[in-house]
Amino acid sequence: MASESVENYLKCIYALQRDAGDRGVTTNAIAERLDTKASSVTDMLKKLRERGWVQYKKYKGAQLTAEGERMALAIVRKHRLWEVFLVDHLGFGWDEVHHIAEQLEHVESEALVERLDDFLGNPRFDPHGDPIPDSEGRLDEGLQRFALDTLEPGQSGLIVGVEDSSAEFLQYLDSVRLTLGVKVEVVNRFAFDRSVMLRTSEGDRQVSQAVARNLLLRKL
Amino acid sequence: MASESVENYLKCIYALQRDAGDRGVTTNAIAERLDTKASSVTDMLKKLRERGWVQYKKYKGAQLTAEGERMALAIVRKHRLWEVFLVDHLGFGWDEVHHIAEQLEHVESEALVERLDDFLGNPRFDPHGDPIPDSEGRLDEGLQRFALDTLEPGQSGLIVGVEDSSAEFLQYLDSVRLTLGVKVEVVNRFAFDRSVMLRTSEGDRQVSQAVARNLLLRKL
DNA sequence: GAAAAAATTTAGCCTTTCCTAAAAATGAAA
DNA sequence: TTTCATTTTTAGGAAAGGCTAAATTTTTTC
Repeated sequence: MASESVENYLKCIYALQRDAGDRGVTTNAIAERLDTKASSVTDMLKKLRERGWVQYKKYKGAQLTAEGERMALAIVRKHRLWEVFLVDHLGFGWDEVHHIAEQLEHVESEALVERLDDFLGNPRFDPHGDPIPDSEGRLDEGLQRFALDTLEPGQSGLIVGVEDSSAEFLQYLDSVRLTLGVKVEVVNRFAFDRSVMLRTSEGDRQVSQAVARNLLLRKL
Repeated sequence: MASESVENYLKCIYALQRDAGDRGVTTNAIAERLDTKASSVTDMLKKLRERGWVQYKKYKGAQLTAEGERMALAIVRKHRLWEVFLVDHLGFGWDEVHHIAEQLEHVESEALVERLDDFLGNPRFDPHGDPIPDSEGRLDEGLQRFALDTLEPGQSGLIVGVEDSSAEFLQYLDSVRLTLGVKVEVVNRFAFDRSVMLRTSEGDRQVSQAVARNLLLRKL
């Protein structure tokens, strides 16, 4: 039905919509995330509007329609299911799977997705801790998640996800042993650079604010 | 590197090359198999020639170069491995997997293919009995295969593959229980329509010549 | 609130892949 | 071998998706 390119736009707008709040997602934000030019985005937004997948007014940004969001969620579902397959069954690292899943997510077959879901044991979260939409597109936001950045000294939490799933960041986390399922306690926060001293079962670690902002925790 | 369309052409030419013998694969044959127009094929053959993947002379048909064949085999490998995954692990029927594998075969990742191969236990044949090229593109043609059509009354063989893997044919085979691994003996061949009377462990069956031509056996 | 900066859109063009219609080459038949 | 049918190629064009450069709108800054 929708081309690969169209699917990428829908997924991109969906992802940007969280931060955009009520205002539309801007042309430039889309262009940057898809590594394309703003003028190409404008072209595509007109097409998506024609097909009823986004609301879009010149200079005012775009928002997914209900139908557009349904489609985006279907793609996100596929992406995350394939990531589970790649990590749990093929033994890839969580930092290696994004690129491959970006291709697999475009394979069109309802039956495939449902069978894959069952094969994987109907997982609720992908290897990065992101929730997997169900076949109706319902998203279990799961238990409240918050960035490590927001924790005060003395408080603790369980690592359940990442905001940024770039290979670089994930490899960094692997190397300092801050991976999904690890329990961390904030020992101290240094005011001058907002870096954080953590305690885990493996010892203490100091991480920058950038890291703390991108590491998602859940209450114990 | 190569677009999906290019990959489909290479795979198609590879498949047609068996029957074409030494003469090149004809424009029309390609057009028919890819369900496209002859003029589109001519366009593409010029591009494939430019890139060094086929030899092609006006009006004389096309043949894969060594490089072209290497690429075609890589795609065939992916296609057949995914078919094994779909049938063995997701529980699809052998008649349902072709269309999905046609999409999966275009996913680009060396690592994925090799890990999938290992995950599947390095299978040598796909669910239709076709041999799976190894990572170097080497094809184990396996033990000699021949069509049921060529068997004389009194002779027998093991079903190991099909010439035609259309869903209709595979479903027909399922319904009359003539599936991979079944042992058959030719009881009689009727001269007037070359239909064949078979004996299997489940009883006798009569099949048309069309079926006999598309059912591949191996000596017991 | 006017001017400058930034963001966005428009206009025009490119590539890929496909199409139709017309022209040319090939091969089969008389 | 000459003609006719078939196959193949050429010519010209369409749709999708992208780009650059120029124009326009919005936002920021003073």
